[in-house]
Amino acid sequence: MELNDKERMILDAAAEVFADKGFFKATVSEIANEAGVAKGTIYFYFESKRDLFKSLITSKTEALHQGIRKGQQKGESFENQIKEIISSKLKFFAEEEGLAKSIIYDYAGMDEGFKLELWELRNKHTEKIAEIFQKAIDDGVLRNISVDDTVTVLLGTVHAFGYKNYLSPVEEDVSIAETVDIIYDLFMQGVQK
Amino acid sequence: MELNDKERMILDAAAEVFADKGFFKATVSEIANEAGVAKGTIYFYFESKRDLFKSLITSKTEALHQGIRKGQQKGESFENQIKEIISSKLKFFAEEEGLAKSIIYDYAGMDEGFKLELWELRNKHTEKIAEIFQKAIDDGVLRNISVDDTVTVLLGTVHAFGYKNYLSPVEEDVSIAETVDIIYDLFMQGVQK
Amino acid sequence: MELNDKERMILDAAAEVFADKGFFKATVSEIANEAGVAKGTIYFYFESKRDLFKSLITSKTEALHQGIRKGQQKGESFENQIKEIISSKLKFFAEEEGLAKSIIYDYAGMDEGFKLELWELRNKHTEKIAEIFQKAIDDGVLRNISVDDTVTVLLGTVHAFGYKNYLSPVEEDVSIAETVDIIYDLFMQGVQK
Amino acid sequence: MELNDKERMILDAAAEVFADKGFFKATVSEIANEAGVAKGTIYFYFESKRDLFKSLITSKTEALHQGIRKGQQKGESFENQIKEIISSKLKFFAEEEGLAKSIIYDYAGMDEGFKLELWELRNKHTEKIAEIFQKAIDDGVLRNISVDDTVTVLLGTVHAFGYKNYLSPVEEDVSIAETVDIIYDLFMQGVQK
DNA sequence: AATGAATGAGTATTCATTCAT
DNA sequence: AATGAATGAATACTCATTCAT
Repeated sequence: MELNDKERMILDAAAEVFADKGFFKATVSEIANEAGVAKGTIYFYFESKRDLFKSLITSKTEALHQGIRKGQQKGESFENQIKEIISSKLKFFAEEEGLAKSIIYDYAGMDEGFKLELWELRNKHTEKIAEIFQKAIDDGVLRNISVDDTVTVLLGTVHAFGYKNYLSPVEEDVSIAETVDIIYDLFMQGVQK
Repeated sequence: MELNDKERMILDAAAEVFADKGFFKATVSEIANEAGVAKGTIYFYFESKRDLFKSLITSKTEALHQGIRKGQQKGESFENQIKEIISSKLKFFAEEEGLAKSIIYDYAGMDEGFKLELWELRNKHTEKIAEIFQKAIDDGVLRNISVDDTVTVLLGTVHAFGYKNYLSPVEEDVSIAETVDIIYDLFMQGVQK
Repeated sequence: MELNDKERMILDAAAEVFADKGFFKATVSEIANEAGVAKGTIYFYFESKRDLFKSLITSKTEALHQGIRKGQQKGESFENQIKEIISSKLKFFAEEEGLAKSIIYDYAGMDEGFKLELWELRNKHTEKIAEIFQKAIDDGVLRNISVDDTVTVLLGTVHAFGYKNYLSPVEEDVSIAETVDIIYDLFMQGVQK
Repeated sequence: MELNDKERMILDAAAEVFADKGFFKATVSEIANEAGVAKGTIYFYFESKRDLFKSLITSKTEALHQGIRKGQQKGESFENQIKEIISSKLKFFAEEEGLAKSIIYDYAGMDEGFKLELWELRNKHTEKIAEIFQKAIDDGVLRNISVDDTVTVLLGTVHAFGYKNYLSPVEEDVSIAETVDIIYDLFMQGVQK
């Protein structure tokens, strides 16, 4: 997955345009313009508009997941690891707002094969998170719940906060650190007295 | 919001086609075909493809929210009320799979005005849920957490399970009742020992 | 050519809409709206949109020509007769500006048969004018020129002034009486010293 | 206003089709066919059907006006200059019959901005003609009439003859040279004995 | 006589993709 | 490697006209 300069320029331009317009309303012409190359050049490096979008999503998603995995390998405390995960994902929402939208919303237009690829990409890091949980259960930090469901709860919650704070049509502007603490608390303690 | 027969037929057809193809890949011709009317008839009842989509989403979302509100007015126990909410939303995911996708994914292509409408529609029922939580806090059933954040956690969690079980590219086929219990437990207790 | 009330209402509405939009951009719906009748009603009285336009033009053109013929039968002086003709036509331009435009410009869209009808209508009154000229030649008032060409010059000149003063994209607002005198003078004397 | 080959081909095809059908009944497809290019190619060179029409009219009108201006710069006699002007315009009617119709009739459908452009184009050469008249007045060749009105009379007369001889639904086939003499005589002498 | 819901042929325009240079 | 002119399939939308009521 080595990218040369031209590819990088095109991908950066694509990120901007897709983020702004979404997959279907973005045009290859505009991406080419933005990248400062001719339309044909895009087709030299990418098979199609869809392929370009895929490459973009894959690269961004990988970056996101990489960020998430960071905390996991450092032998940090459970709390720090989970907070790092929450934080990475919220940051992604906050920093790449438009692109996050584009990934979320235009996903529908993609073919099954690509969806599966993304699903597997997602699985790879949910499994990592699951491992963290499993270890916490074994260590007696967490009660004996399904690690799989636990991952779902955590990511769902983070997603909901990310959406609410950074993607909703109404601005909310809440600090990430604050949100991390709120999520962590609710996630750990539940809501019951 | 009285709908006559023709409008109902068109809206049903639209639900099917939008669910299958998403907003951008659905064509007005196909919807007309599916509805058994001429293309022009669609434009007699709806201003545009977008207007048709909006009407569809609005009607479906209202139905969903109505379902959610049901449990709230019956003076049921807190547990039953929450479980009813979780259940309604999961049912919507399960039963209207394609449409749920379409609503989620094509949302991006909509104009700000429409997004705001939907957002307000959403707020109306999150407020209802918030009231349930507030009462539970007052009754000493829940600890003293932000009701707003609590709604976010609950809906995020339900969404994540709904997505994972009913919208993901990999079939999971988990029963709704079971999922409701899992969500309720994790939501209430958290994951900590 | 007896017109009942409904036909009159429709024709009046058509005059307004065609004047405003021109034949091609006017819609039958708008005419029906303007007339306060249902679309179908128009088709009860007129065969088609084109037929409606034809009827309108015919009626307006007849009115115009009638006005022109007036002066001719009164045994008035040559000067008064000619000035009456010039005046009638200028008045039509001034008073029915939009309609005059519509008649002039949308003429192209009409079929040959209708054009011939209009041409003959036009001929009927050019012949009347020609008779006036012929008499003036016989009386020694005009020099011995082709009456046919003379009609062409007169109508062309009037048309040019009418267009310039009342239909051009730039407002000119010159009084009709004044214009009549200018035209009559130039027409009679020519420009040579 | 440099036109490359493709643009020239498209414009020629457009001239033919617009002349034949008029603006509203002409289709872009037919123009593309006639030009031997794909529909998309037209949109590569022209923004829209309307833009194509504008470009066509502008180019043809400029050609017409150029012809008219010819005689003016040669230091010819007054008579020759005027006859050249009459002749150019009649030739345009005779040679570009359909296009002249299209310009005249579809003018109504154009937007105000474009009408003004054409009006100014027209003014540019009426001013030239006015100068010729002014000089003739100063030289004592013409009597002291309004040069502006004189231009109107001349162009109106030429237009009426052009229309009658070359655009009317009835063929007249009169030679241009002959018509020029008739117009010049009537224009100069008037009709009065 | 009058209505207005229903029709569907007709058309401008867009844009991903190709390919000769 | 890079260009950008050329392509043409694809599609939303309009509106004159019909006809059952």
